[in-house]
Amino acid sequence: MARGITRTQVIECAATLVNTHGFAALSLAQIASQTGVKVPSLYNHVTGIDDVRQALATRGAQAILAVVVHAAVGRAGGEAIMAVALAYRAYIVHNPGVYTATIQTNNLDPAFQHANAELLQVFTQILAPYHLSAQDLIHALRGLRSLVHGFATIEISGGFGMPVDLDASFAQMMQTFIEGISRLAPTPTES
Amino acid sequence: MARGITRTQVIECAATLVNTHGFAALSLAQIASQTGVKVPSLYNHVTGIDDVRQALATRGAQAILAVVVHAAVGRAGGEAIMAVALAYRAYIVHNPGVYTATIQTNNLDPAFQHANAELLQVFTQILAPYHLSAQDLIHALRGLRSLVHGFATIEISGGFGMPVDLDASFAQMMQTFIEGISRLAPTPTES
DNA sequence: TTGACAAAACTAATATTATTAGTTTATAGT
DNA sequence: ACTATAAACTAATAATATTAGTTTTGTCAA
Repeated sequence: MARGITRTQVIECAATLVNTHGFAALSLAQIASQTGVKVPSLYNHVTGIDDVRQALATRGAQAILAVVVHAAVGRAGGEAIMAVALAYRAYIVHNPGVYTATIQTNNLDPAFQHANAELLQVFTQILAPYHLSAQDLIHALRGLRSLVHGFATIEISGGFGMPVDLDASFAQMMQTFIEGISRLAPTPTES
Repeated sequence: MARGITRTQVIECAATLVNTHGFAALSLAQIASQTGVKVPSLYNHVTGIDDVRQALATRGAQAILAVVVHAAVGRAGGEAIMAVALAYRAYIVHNPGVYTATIQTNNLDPAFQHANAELLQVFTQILAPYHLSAQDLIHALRGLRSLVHGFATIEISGGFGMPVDLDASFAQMMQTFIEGISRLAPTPTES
């Protein structure tokens, strides 16, 4: 086997590029330049630029799942929700390009679908102690995702004027959400 | 003056294209084909594809301002917040491509900046009756934007599994937010 | 050690897109 | 009817993704 770059290197290079220069600016020319190879050589490792984008999405979904699971272990109730939201947001802010890749549609990669399904599982488990009705559980899951996704995407797009107090804004928003579902819960479990 | 297409036609055509085929798929070739003109002729009306994208963004920001203002007139308190959020979300869902254009950064068009500043003004006025502290007002403004933006962008990306009950989920999420800021308010004004 | 196989690099070529330059056409106003 | 001009056109260039075909190079077996 001839020596050369690997698929993992290509995707890792792409991840660095999208996080620094933006998802839209990604090109095979950039990747080739960074990996010290000519553009067509990349086709030995990926099937095209869409393959790179999908790989980034899968990588992002798996990474988010990992940080969210890590934040969730050993915590429960509102503390768990807050910890998970903070971890989720932190990942997005530190990996804006990769996260952007994860929210592009048309990704049929089973690994991507699986990571997202697992993430939903984790959220569901965290909300379990609130014993919400089936309807309210769906509402709460959607609200939680909307909150974190919305805040973080506006944040990484520079949509909030001053970056001051972003942490406080996020914390207060999440606290309001947590109190909201606590009020919905017939039995807001205390361990 | 020679007969031909107008800048407004070009932008309107682009708006239709991005709303039907997605923002990323926009190209001058598509616009030229739809307007019955050759690609270079478009440069008589726009300075390039980035100009088209910025014009779409400005158009979107102005349209959102219009529907939000329309939803806000004659309403106050929680009712106003809910009406504005519903109108905002409805615009995004019905104009996904144009809305995507509005959330791309690097738009220095004064008209775009102005529309966004006015939108912030409207939100601020709607929250005025709650007499929030300066800090809490900023938090609430950010939370409100995050909520609507987050929910709607996940919605248009197909991120919510089933489209069933989306209206109910959105309404409940907004209701939780409204109750949250009401609790923050020292004097939740009743007219 | 050597030689064959295979993987991965390369060059060359094509199609698509955005853009610029230069030319022609056609209309509006005199 | 003439002219000035806006807006169309053709032609050409640069950048991108992609494919085809060729060469290089490391690995492994004889």
